[in-house]
Amino acid sequence: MKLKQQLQSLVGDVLKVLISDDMLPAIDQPEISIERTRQKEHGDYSCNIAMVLAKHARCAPRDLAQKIVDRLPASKIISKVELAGPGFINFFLTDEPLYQGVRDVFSEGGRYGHTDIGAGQKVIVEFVSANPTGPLHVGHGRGAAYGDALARLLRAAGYDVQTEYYVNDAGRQMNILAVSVWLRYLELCGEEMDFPANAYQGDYVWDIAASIHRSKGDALHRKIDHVFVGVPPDEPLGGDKEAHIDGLINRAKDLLADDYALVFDQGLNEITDNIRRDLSEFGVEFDNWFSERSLHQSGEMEKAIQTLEDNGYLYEKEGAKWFRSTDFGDEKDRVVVRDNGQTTYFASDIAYHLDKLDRGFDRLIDIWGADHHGYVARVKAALQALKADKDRFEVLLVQFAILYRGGEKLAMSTRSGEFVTLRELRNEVGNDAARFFYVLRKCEQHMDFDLDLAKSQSSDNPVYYVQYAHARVCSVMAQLAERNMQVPDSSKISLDMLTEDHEKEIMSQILRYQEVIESAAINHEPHQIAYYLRDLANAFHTYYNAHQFLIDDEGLRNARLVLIQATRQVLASGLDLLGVSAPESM
RNA sequence: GCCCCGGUAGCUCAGCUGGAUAGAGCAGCCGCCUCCUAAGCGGCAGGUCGGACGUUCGAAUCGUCUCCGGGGCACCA
Repeated sequence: MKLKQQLQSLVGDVLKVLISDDMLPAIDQPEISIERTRQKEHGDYSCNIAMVLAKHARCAPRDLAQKIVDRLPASKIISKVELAGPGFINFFLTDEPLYQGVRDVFSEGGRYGHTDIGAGQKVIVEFVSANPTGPLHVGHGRGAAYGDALARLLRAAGYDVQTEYYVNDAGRQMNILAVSVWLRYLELCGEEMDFPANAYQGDYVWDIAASIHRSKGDALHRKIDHVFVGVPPDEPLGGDKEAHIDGLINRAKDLLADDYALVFDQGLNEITDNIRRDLSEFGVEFDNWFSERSLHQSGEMEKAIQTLEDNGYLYEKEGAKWFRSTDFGDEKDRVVVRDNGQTTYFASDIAYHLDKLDRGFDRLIDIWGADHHGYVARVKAALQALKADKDRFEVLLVQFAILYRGGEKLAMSTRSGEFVTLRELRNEVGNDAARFFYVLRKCEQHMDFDLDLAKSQSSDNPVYYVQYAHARVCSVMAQLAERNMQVPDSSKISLDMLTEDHEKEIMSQILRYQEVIESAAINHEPHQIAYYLRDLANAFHTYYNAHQFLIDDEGLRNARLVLIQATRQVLASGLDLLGVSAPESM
C-alpha cells in the first residue's frame, strides 16, 4: 500500500475513535488530504484535516489537531508527528519506507512506479492526424510528442491504450494536392503557367510530380491552354482563388479520367509514407492508421447520418442536411450534407467517432491543435445525438508552437510552403532534445520555440542534464571491474548504511515517482514527468559531487551502488515515458 | 460581438482539485576539478504572482469585473 494511503487510514481511524468518544460530531466520509510538504521542517507529509473539520467540531483547529495527534498509534513508518502552524499535522517518516522504495525498484524493474488506477479501461488516443497534403511541421511535432507521451503514461497507469492516426484522405484538400502535383508534372513536361495561388507550393510537390514523370513519362501530358479552358481567373488576375482551383480540379478529373486517381494516390501515398517515416524516426509509432475514405467505402457514413436521422436530429434547409447541434449547446446548427450532395468533413468525423465507439473503447481521447477548438462543441453534440455518454469523450487542445528565428516570428503556412518541418527540427536539435522540449510545457501553454536558441544552445537543454545523470551512473558501474570490485547483488545488500541527507533525498525522490506517474496520468500532464526527472537528476548530481561511490568500505560502497543503480532505473523509466533515450555514455 | 488559451524573477516557464517563508532553468555575480565524465556542484542577487473587488481561518490558486497578448468563430479540411 502506498504511503499516502497508509497515512490516510491512520488518520481516518483516529477520527472514528473521536466520533465514538463523542469528541467530534459524526460526519460521513471526510476527505482526508495527505500532501507532500514543500519544506523539510514540515516533515515529509502533512495533513490539514483539523482545519477542515474545525468549524464542524466547533473547536480551534490546533485543539482538534492535538486530539488527533494524541490518539495516533505508533507506526513503523512514522518517526515523529508534529502539530504546526494554524493546525497542520506533520508526519516525519522513518527510513524504512525509503529503503523499501529502493528494494521495490529492483523487484519491479521497469514497471516500478506503474499503477493500476486505469483498471484496464480501453482508451483510444488519437493524435497528429495531419492532412496528408505535405510534410509534418513543428506544430505537428508538438502534438506527436505530447500524444505519444500521454499514451505511454496512460499505459503506465494501467489503461489499455490504442493510438491512432486519422488520415484525411478524402475531400477537397486532397484534390487540391492532386491538382498541384499534376500542374508541376505538366511543367516537367515543358509547359509554362502561372501556378495557382491556392495550390500547394512546397518543393515536395515537385518530387511527387517527378516520380510520376519517371514512371509514366508524358502519358499524362495535356496542352496547358486546353487545361485552363473554362477555368475562372485566379486571384492575382482579379478572380477568386477558390473558384480557380475548383475549376482546375474539375478540368483535371475530366481530362485525366481514370489517371486522375493515379495522380491523387501518388500524392497521398508518398506523403503518408513520408509522415509515417518521420514519426517513426521521432519514436512515435501508431497502433492504427485510420482512413477517412474507408468510412465512405464501408458505408459507415450513411450509417452515421441515418442514425442521426433516426434519432431525429437532422433537418433540411436550402437543399442541405443540417444537424441540430444547438440541442446540445453548440452555438449554431451544422451542415452534414451539402446542397451539392457531398458530405462535409464534419459528417466524416461523426462517422469516425461512431466507429470508435463501436470498437468498444471506454474512453476516446482526441488531441487537436488549438485552432480546432471551435469544433469541440459540435463533435460532442454529435456523440450525444448518437446516444453516447459525453463524458467518455475528451478533447485535449494543444496550443501552437510559435516559432522565432532571429527574434522574428515565423509565418507558418502549409499552402505557401513556408514552414519549418519536423524533420528539419529533428536534424537541428536531435530527437531527444526535441521531444523533451516539446513536453516540458503543458499542452494548453503557448510555446515560444526559438529556433536559434534550440540550435545554438542545445547543450543547455534540460534533457542533457537528465541523460547525463543516467550516463554517470553507467560510467561508475563500468569502472567496478577495473578496480577489482564486485557488482553488488541488490537483493542481499543492507541499505541501513545510507544515512546521509543526500542519500535520503534521492530515496525520497525515488519514492515519489509513483505519485508523479499517477498525477501526470490523471491530469494528462507528461510535463510533470519531465520536471520530476530534473529533480531526481539534481538530487543525484548533488550526491555525486558530495560523496564518493567507489570506496574501500565494501558495505557502504555496495549500499551506495545499489542506490545509484535504482536511480538509474527510475531515470531510464521516466525518460522512456517521454520517448527520450537513456544513453550509457555522453 | 461570442468562445478557448495565456499574463508569476531580465528571458523561458513550474506551482493553480485553496494551505505554512512563491520555485526552477537560462542570463548576471562569487566560489569548487592532484578525486567515480565540470554537459556537474555550492552560494549571492533578482518578485506589486497583469489590475480591482469578493468568498475563506487562509487566495498565485476559487468567483465576478477589467486591462494586455495569442487563437478560433464556413454548405474549407
